[in-house]
Amino acid sequence: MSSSFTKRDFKDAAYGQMARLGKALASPKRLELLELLCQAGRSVEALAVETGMTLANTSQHLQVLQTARLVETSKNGRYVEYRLADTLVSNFFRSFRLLAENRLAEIEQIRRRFFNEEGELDPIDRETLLERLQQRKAILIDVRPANEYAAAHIPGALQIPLEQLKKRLSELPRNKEIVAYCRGPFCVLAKEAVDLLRAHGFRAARLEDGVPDWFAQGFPIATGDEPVRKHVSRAQ
Amino acid sequence: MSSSFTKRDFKDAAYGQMARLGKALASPKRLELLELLCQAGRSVEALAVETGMTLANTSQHLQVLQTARLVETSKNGRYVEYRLADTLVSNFFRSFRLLAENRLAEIEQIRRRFFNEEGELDPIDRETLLERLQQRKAILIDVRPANEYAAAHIPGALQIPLEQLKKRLSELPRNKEIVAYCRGPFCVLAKEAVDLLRAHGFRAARLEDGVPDWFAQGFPIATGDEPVRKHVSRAQ
DNA sequence: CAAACGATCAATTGATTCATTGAATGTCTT
DNA sequence: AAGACATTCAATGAATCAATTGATCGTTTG
Repeated sequence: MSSSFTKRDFKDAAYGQMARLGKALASPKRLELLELLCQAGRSVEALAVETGMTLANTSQHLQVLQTARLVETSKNGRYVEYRLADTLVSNFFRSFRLLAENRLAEIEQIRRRFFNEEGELDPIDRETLLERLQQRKAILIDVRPANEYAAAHIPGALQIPLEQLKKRLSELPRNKEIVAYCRGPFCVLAKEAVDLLRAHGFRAARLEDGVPDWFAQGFPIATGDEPVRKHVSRAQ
Repeated sequence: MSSSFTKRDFKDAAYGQMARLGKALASPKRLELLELLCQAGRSVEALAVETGMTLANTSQHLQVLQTARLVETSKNGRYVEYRLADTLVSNFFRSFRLLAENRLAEIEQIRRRFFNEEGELDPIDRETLLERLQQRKAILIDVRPANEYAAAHIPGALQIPLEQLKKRLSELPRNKEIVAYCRGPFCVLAKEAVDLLRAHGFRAARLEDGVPDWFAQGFPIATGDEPVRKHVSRAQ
């Protein structure tokens, strides 16, 4: 009765372990880090820049995620690359986000506030996109940084990181709708791309899916640096 | 530039909302409460007794879950019944548990420590169970409290709450294997049932699935108070 | 109406977590 | 070997969280 492993001990221990994961998910910044790592692994500094945190703070948050076994590291020279510990984590993170979107109406409000502020229309849905792509009425561009495209992208998507978009507008057809996607519904790259494209007279729309969403819906994904040439935009 | 809703504001707000859910999942006791509510709604007092917490503490944890919109309440007389806000929450909780089991090896150790301590063998798996049930070599009993059985149970399962098991041993056949299930892998009711049955000379095994697991695998579930009579055990 | 009871609230304690700072570690370059 | 650089560590104070206690609210029942 004294030192035995009781029912209560067992439950406390089991749920205590589960709570380790919960604690890792209890900070906005850690969630932002996780979402970035769902796109591609990267260095602490890159993550710090993306999230607007100091290096030390980023490092500590990453260590919390690592302690919860959600991410793992490898050392490349003097860089430490953090990446997801398992693709299971990416799937889980997606269902976590979906639960949040479903249960917390505030998220929809926040999104509306940001995306509709400047006249951004509703995003295009998967089915409409596929249809228009097949009819060659639209082309799809991936506006994330190059390394994320290399890690995984939607097959057939043209790679134009947002930072290059302005210079490469001539590569895009004016007689088609340009659909931009980025990391997912909380990422602003596609919105900025659409704003830029519209400002230059293109018809443009945003796809809310990120690569993990696309993949989770059963669609294929591609990897590697698909070399981008002029004719690729025609091949779309 | 001063009072506008920037990219950073948007991300902080969006991930901040997601973190509300994470925070709700960051406490062992709240996870235990959630798991109980995945079985059936119930009063604050019932939850306090099950989790071994004081009433006030239980109430506060439940309010945290409610603030995160994971559970909701209704008032019945002087009782307040808490229940899951959506079946989505149950599905999510299951994938959360699966992620924890998959990523945290400590959980498997804890489980082994508790279940193997007294010579408990490995649990029986779904497929084997279905096979034996069909061959009439086994019967399945649900050893959870009656209200949880009423809320949802595996079709064909005989309802024998653990507390009644000892008195109702005569209802069980000695020429078949008795398979007991309860709330899931972190629940100890089935283990205790199996221990009791074996102590009385029955062949008994534990099914690790709970009703939510069973349902998530695509199997049907039944509800209501299936009246249990002697002949039901033959009909199994 | 008064007593009993379920649940919540308010206030307190101690423990944990957060972001920041500056120092320390380890690795690459020259 | 020296310097530059990416990352981590350690220490600090502010903020948040967890559990307890006793009071309070609302409903039911005698």
